[in-house]
Amino acid sequence: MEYNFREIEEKWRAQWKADKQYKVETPAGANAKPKFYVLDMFPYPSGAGLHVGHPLGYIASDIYSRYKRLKGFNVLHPMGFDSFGLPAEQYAIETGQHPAVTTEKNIATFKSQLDKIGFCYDWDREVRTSEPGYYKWTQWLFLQLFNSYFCNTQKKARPIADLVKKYETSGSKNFTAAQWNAYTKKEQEDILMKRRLAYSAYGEVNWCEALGTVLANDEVVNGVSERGGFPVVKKKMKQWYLRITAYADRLLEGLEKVAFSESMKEMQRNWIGKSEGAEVSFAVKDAACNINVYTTRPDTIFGVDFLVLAPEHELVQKITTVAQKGKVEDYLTYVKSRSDRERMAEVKQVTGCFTGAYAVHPFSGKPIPVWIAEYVLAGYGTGAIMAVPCGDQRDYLFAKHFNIPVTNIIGEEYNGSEANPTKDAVLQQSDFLDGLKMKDAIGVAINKIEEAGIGKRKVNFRMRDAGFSRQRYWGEPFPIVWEDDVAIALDESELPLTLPHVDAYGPGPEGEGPLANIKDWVEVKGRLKEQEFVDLTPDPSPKERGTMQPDRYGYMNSSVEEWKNTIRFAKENRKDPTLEEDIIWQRLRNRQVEGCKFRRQHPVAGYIPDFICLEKKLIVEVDGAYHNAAEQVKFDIAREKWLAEYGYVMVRITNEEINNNVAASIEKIKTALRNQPDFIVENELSAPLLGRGVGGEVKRETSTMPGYAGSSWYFLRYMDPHNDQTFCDRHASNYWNQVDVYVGGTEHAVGHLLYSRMWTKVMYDLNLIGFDEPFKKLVNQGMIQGSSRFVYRVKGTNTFVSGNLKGDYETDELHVDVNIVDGVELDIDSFKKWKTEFATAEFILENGRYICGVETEKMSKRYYNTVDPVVLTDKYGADTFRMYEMFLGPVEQSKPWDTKGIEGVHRFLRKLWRLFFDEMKGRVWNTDAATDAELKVLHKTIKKIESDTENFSFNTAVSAFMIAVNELFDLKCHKKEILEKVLILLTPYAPHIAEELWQQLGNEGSILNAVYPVAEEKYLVETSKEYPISVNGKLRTTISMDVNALQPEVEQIVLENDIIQKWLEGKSPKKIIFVKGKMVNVVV
RNA sequence: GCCCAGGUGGCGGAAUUGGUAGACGCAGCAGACUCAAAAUCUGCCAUUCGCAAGGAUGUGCUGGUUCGAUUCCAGUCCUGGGCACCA
Repeated sequence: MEYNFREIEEKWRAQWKADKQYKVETPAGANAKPKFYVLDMFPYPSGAGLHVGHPLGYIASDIYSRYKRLKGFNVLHPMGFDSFGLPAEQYAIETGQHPAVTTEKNIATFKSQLDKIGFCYDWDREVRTSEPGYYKWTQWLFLQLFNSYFCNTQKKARPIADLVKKYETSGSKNFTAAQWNAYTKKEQEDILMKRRLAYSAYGEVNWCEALGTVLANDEVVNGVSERGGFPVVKKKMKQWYLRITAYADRLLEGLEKVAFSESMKEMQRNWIGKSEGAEVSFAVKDAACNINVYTTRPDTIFGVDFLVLAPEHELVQKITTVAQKGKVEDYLTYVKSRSDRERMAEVKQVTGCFTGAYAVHPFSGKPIPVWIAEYVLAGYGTGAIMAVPCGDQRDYLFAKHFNIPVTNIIGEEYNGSEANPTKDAVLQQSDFLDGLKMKDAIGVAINKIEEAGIGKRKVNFRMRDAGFSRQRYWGEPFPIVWEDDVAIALDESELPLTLPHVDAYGPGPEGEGPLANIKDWVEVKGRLKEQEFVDLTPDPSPKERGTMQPDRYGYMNSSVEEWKNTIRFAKENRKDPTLEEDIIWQRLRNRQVEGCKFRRQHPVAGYIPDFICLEKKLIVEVDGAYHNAAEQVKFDIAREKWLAEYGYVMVRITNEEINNNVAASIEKIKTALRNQPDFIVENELSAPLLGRGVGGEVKRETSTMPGYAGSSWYFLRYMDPHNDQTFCDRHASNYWNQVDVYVGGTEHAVGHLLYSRMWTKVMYDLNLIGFDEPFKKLVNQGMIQGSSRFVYRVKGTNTFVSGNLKGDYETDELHVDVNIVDGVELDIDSFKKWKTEFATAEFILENGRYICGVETEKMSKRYYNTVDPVVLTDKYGADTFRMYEMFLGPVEQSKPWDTKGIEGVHRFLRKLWRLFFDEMKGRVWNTDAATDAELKVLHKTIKKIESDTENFSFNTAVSAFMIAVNELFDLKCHKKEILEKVLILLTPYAPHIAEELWQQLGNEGSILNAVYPVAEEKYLVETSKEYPISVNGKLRTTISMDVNALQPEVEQIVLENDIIQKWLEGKSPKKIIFVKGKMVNVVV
């Protein structure tokens, strides 16, 4: 019986699927199994599909998940897609294909590739950020951020309504309650906007006039656009931001309680960049203004030789002298053309411009020139610095470049040719700080500054608020409308605000996103004018309304209050359907009829119909007996007429009809649907926006959210992926709680990880979830690099010379597809077929073979060095592939891919198979009792595999499996008692072969649910130890001694040894170092 | 420029807290089985001197600490990842 991996793997994958082995349930009761949540970083489904680099982390997390399952945990290990993003949109711009279409296709490819590797995902829990059912909740969470502020006393997020209440009753530092109440709506909103956690403000973007669009940093190369090479300038534009800076301190503190690598924490700390220092005010000579600078080194205040403002600083225009005006303008134009990336890359080039103005030193009164320079950024600190050239290298270079005299305040510590940033020097020429060590002077200086009233102690953060809008199409639309420049949130009931269809993906007229081009969408439709209000106040439903005021529950609404009531009714109705309504709903939901989407109790045009299909403008009403009452008939007629004005058709079905014949009722709906034309743009038809805001023009926000919107909270959605009542049920989030192990690359160290940590903290503050750190432990995964192969074409010919002979010719180096190279040997036939130009190629061989050149590069299609995992799973099977990926090296390290080595792992699995079955003899396994030697091998292996798996040291675990199989082979051990335990250990790594052999051994039930074996120390006891013996630290021999031997005994044995005698050359040892169980070193 | 990580045979890598450097696998070489191939098995395989026994050198480089350093410290070079020139 052979190891037929193709048959085995296919069989078990089908079986596991049929048995729903990967189905994950959230237990309802309290006596549930302990949970374990393993998550991979959200993949973006790129068009190129998976290459062997991608699954590295997925395999690692899959092994860990399966291991935890064997250890008795209820494991959640989901997968889904971060499916909004720029590449799909770029592709749409190039090809005209809708991103939704290409994304769908890409995901299908990804999933089919993933499935061949045998992951234990519960695909029923898959989420995709670009689906309305998902982004409804991204929008909803955005609204929570929008409707919250950071309370500085409680250090947490609170509803903005609380702040409003406070302003209304007791005002604030800047205004009284009376003043607040007298402000216009717009004035109030402007004040609130400065506190909201999601807020809108002006920010600078990379603007490319020629393309009429905003560009990302990496689309700008050398100050021009990557596409087309057009000039790019800075432009102010209204943007959305998340107030992540409010959480800076808590993000820092939170690092203490998570298991991230120290380097990862360090990166986050550096990014947040908390610094303590002082803000100092410098008066400007001949101008009625002050320049505030932020400094971490107030001790150097007497070494200030000039001030530097960021070119964008608001005082620049005010203080520039007439004489310098021209130069400053020129410099500002230059700075505007510089991208952030460029400013970063070219540090050696010093640029700047004198403003002509002088500031006054607050202590010495000395005049200090004020410059502007691009090395000072507007967004950090106060956007102005005091330059101390003798202590700061950048300031020093600036001073030298512009010939500004340098004041030395640290005496001999400054050598005149470079700055010395020490804190240990003793200060000189520093007035009241003279003679103090700089470190100690910091506090003294701050106190003096505060005393003199010229500044104050200040904590600063390097981190800035996170830009949250993109002038793009393929992202979540903001649930925001603008009314006279005031941002108004949509109501929860209006979510999701779906992304409308567009025909072109070009930018809007002012560089806004493509959505700005859809006039019908931007200009919100259906807004009712006052004269259209109709006064009909019938009872909305036959049900009791309890505490509601009878005069307020009209179907027709005109005020915010009444609108909210409508929404409330709708929700209530939805929760509590009549029997007949429910029968119909079960037949209509999920597009069962004519593929049309129905909603129930969904407000439209001021009413709450029982069921509505927006795309067909069809309403279905289920009528109870009360509809026969004269009053009600009058109302029904009026309502029908009103809705008809909006193009709605109504189908009425009585309870009786439904109870007699459901099918006939559905048929009635079907017929009505067929008679209606399609109305495609759903948003236009959804509930009208009624009388909110300030009463002006209403326009939708046209930018969309960035990639990290959907990925900041996705780990919660997996816990409860289909819930349409809330983003994640509290019971589910309480049970699954934090992600226990999060696997992903370091490239997300500061972006995604900080954002999702912030969102989690906000959700925690608002009591939406019960924990404030999303990821308990982080495992970083390295990248797999490509190993490129080259062929050498003799210049001007179609002849290729083998790698080692290329020195004799003048050649061109060409990338060749690694898939047609075996190791380094080119498959010449495949090469000829690869490209038509090579069909007639000639070859100069060495020893009859063509040897390719090798280089390690990024794995990318353009280098022809990508390897499709499916090619390998087809050839060797998923089990081999999984183990080989792990065998390559530590997960967290980057390493080049080399397909060649996979043979070794495949051989190992075949060898394992031969412990059970022989090609000739058939079954060789038996039920004999195991020997001590065999038990030792087994228990040594259990111990090693368990600890390696716990530590994510999968490469050494694979080695340990190989060693175990080799040793069992040497022992000729074919015993079930031993082998079945090894199979359980192997299950996380190679589940298919483990399951097959498990069944062959006659075991009941799937091995996926087996119990992990326990290593017993009694089998591992050693009696003797081969000690290495060194003389003067150099190994000279080894001697086998009893493990319990003590120093005197050991010394005697060692000194009697011939080899050691020889090396002692008759001298007596000075000292003998003996470490029990380790080594012996004789010092002469 | 700043932050983080990593440099060990021909290759991927191993080495518990400082204690036998090179486990395991690939590639290579030699051999067994075979008409042959595949598959499988056995042996060798850091460099260097030596017939051998054995010796010397060796974990990017230069130093240091230590009886002993791939491991700890200082400096330096190179490679990869990230970035918002962060005062």
